[in-house]
Amino acid sequence: MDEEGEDDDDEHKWWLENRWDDSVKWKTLSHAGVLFPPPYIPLPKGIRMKYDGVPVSLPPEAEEVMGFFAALLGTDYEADEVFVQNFFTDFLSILARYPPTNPVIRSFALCDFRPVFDHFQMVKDQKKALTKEDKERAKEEKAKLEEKYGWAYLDGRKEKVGNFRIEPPGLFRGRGKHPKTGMLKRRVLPEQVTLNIGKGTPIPPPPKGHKWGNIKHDQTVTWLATWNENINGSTKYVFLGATSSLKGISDLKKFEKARELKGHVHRIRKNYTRDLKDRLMAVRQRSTALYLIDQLALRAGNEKGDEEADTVGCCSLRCEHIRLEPEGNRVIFDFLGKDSIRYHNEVEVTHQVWKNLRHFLRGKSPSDDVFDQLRTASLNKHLTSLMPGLTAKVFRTFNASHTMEAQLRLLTNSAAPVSDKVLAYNRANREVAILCNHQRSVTKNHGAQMDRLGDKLKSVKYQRWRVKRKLLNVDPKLSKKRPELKEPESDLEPEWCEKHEMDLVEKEKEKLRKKFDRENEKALADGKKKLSEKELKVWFKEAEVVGKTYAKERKSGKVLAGARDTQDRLEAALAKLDERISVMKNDAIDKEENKTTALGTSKLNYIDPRITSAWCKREGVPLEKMFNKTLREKFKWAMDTEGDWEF
DNA sequence: TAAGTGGACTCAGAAAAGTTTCT
DNA sequence: CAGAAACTTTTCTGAGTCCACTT
Repeated sequence: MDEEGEDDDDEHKWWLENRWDDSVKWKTLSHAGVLFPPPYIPLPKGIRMKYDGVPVSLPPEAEEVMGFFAALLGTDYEADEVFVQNFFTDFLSILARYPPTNPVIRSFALCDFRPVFDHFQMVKDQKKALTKEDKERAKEEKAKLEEKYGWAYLDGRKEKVGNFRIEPPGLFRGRGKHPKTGMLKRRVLPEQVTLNIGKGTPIPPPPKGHKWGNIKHDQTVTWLATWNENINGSTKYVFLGATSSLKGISDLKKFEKARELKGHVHRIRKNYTRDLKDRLMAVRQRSTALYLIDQLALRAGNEKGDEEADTVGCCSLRCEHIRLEPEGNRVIFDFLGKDSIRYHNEVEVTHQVWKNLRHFLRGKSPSDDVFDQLRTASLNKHLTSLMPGLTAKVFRTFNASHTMEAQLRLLTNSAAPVSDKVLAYNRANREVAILCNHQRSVTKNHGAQMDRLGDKLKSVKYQRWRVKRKLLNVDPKLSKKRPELKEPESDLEPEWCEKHEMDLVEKEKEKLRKKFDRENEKALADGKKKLSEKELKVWFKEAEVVGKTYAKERKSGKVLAGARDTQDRLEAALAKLDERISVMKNDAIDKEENKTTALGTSKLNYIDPRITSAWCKREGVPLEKMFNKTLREKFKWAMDTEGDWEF
């Protein structure tokens, strides 16, 4: 808590120092090490899985693994054959080492994890029902750990650590069709963990009875701890958080590199356009791939192994992933990219590119590589020769940021209200997200949510219509001066209005009923006489009369202004409703257009934050509307950007 | 020598947690 | 004002890119 904002004065403004050589990442480094997940706590005695209808007592080691699966009942994992198969194989091998006392488990089909699942569900509910104090205590407990492990000192400055928790054991959740999905990810022991820490700084003590695997003092890397994961043999790291200077510096460098490309891209395009017709097949493939990376913001596409999900990027595209349409030089891409997200896009390319692609496909089978003579390594080597430090991914950053800036210019109306500008920004952001193919799954009640938004909008329109009519009632001369006041609201069908009026009455009645109960309670407490049901009926009647009046006024088009409805007040109310409707409309449009598009990824990783910062300054939009607290922290280095700054 | 490989880092969507709004 | 629902932020960790090193 007291960390925030305490050191505004001595804050390290690294972006004001021009330190471009960062081969040495730090001089001194201290931290508290890593936090291990709590040890496994066996289930209560009576909670057991069943095998062939018989409860099975498992040793804790096996029970833990069983529990990993039991927790997933009802999810898509349960229906994933590979996931189930991989889990069960690993479960069996654990069982071989830690066998149950009674039956031998052989068949997955005979396993019943339901009792364990139900138990977990119960525990979850209990947790939810915890008292305020208990929840508060748990929160404090968490904060204490974060206080201890959440900070590192880099060159004497306090910096936030990102992921200080060692990943707990569990079932590997590979994305898409990962051949290893469901396999057991084993518990990591301190003996497997290497710490990286400054020489001469106290080494954080390992958990009791354990030793660290290794201690390093490598100043050329940024990680604080590392270990190997058993599924793919890949290396895991503990890094500093996104707000740290190290991450900030490399972020700034990334965007500066992309800006540098701006000055070269014209020449590079000319260069690869020429190469499209090169005699050498390798050169033609390279230039064609580069065209796609430049125009479509495709990823480089490294080769992948058989032990991974089958996904591709540009260089690894196979013939089955593209279809050529002679009409208008069209190409249809359909493949699974990073995270097995589908890239499905129909685009028009230049005739030369189209011809090249046709040539590359000729005589090949669907599973052959389109660019059989191209690797990401050789592509990047070529790019670096065109501009120092240029690689395929720089094009994605460049394209995204450039698109954002161009779209903002196109969509922003400086005279429009802030809410319109926010919508324009989100639309520009969305163009970038679509370009980068950043997707998300549709939330399960999206449809219902849209319906509700539409309904709310209508009810405000209904209010506005009444206010307009009241205005006309107050000053009939307005009918000529402002004919728009007479116009009906769009989408307000009589059927909807009728129902709405009934709803209004119902809601009013509910309110009255509550008021009635409340007053009676009070009367009881004060020893006064209770209100009779008859009284309530009278109230209800009044509500009904109001409802009927509304209906009548709607049908006649004549709405009587009340005693408090002065012209000034009505005008003010109208203006307020106009604003509210405009905001609601924009929200609804935004929501629908965002259904399957994830804006966050591009905002976080691809769009130069200075574009946003400058735009907000120029347009008088509060930056908080576009960047939440985390983003503002992460992009501290971009916050002082002037309004005339250009990417 | 270029192809393979491990290492270190960025980028990715889902899920959990937290906050705000609605009823 | 409580409890639920909606919405936002944070966490989590898997999946890429790219480089240096080795053979």
